[in-house]
Amino acid sequence: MAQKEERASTTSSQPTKSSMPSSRPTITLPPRGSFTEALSDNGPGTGSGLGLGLGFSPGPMTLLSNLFSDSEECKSFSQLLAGAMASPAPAGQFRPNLQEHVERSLGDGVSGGGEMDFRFKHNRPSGLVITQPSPIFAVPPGLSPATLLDSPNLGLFSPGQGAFGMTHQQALAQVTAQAAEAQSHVHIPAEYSSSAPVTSMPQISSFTVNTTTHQQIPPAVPDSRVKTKDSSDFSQSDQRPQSSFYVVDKPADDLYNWRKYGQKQVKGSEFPRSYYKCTRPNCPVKKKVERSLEGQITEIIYKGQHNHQPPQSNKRSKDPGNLNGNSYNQGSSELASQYQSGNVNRLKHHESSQATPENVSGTSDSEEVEILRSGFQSQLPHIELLQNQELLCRQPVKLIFWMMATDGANMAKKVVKGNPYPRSYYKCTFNGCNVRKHVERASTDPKAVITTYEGKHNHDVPAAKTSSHNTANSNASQIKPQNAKMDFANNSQQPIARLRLKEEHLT
DNA sequence: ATACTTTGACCGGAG
DNA sequence: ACTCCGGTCAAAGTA
Repeated sequence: MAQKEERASTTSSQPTKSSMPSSRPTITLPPRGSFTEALSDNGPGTGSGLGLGLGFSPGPMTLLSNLFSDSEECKSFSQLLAGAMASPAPAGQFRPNLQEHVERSLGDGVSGGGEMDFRFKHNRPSGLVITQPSPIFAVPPGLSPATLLDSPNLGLFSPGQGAFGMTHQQALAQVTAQAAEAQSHVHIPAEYSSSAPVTSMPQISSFTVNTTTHQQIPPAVPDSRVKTKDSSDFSQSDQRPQSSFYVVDKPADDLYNWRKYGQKQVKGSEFPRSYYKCTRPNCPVKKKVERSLEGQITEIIYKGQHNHQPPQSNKRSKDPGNLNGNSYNQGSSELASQYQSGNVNRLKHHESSQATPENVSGTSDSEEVEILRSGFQSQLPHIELLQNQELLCRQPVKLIFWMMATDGANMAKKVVKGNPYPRSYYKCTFNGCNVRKHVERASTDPKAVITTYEGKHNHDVPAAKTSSHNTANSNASQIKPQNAKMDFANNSQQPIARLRLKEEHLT
């Protein structure tokens, strides 16, 4: 068999159309500098950041960014992971470390520690800046941080695949809320899709698969491919009756070319698993990718080490595994080499990454923090080291900014003594759910939003409101939804997903 | 004709 | 020894 495989591997690489759409779904953002820049600022080599940390500082994202990183570098979850993975620690140790990191991150972060990424960050090989490590939050370029904050209904969301529980969502939602909400509603789609993108480390990177797609956040490039309906939506603050979401996906380019040699429905897995081999002759590296029906990657597992440098970026576009053709070049080699140290890495992406409680809005509101903490911690399971030393990491594939109509909630504003900004009160409208929250801007920092929750949601994120998601990606129309089960989150991601579907199903 | 994906069948390890 | 199931093969199909 080995021989056979070998043979297969020698075949050339390019992903077929099916796997690689020549055009990746992207979301185009109207160029507006501030936001874009912010987004782009993910750190060296990073094509995109993961959602959370991502680099945008301002706005709802601010929260996130704050959460994850304190510094200029944005750390996406992926990145963090990458860093962790890249770290010299023996595989055996890995898990513990990883979890530790995560937990600490969460915990500390919540508490205001800010260490969150921190370790990841530090561990991360410099080169590792993942180009596309993780999903990124996509923020419409036009959207300025401030705008985000101001905008009422901005929601932030991360991708993930549907399987994640509410907690996760809630947590994110909360985080998001804080960040984004000044007066708005934040909705976080329930699931993060995994699609994600995987990132870029040579191996890890794959996590980023989807990411590539939306790498839209090219550093400093205003443009982007994020297609939103209109950035204006974001920018508008108060009103957006319609819900719309923006999805950003980070392509998960991992710098190598892959050839698909099999696909199978694995028991216990909702989605089919695709098997890829590095097309480079004699390179033993393989990866397994699970994608949702929408085409979003829910899990990527790398196995083996590349015995060569990543091909030039251009070529990579075909990488099936990556679906996107982004090219990342920079640092790819490094990434690869660094990353290669691991023999097997398994990643699943997880959205949670994004949220770092740490600062939720710079606030240390204990209550909220607590909520976040619990929510995130519950998410920790997404990151784990498998017995075989594979790293299982769930990264958010994409981040979705969700604009929700406020109609769902009851709200009122009220000026709080000592704070020039009005406080908005929200009540969850879900039947039987008595969660309430109030949002206000910190008197000390207009960009900071303090959200206080009362109670916990006893339900999942309502699905129905997603409909408008289409707007996010015009391409979406090309593909028909195949999974009725998709939940809100997924739907939101559909635009991207659809593209992928196209890749997979249309060919 | 080439390159790649699809997909049912087969292989082999684990329980 | 049997069964299950993940991984791989390889013919067929597709662009």
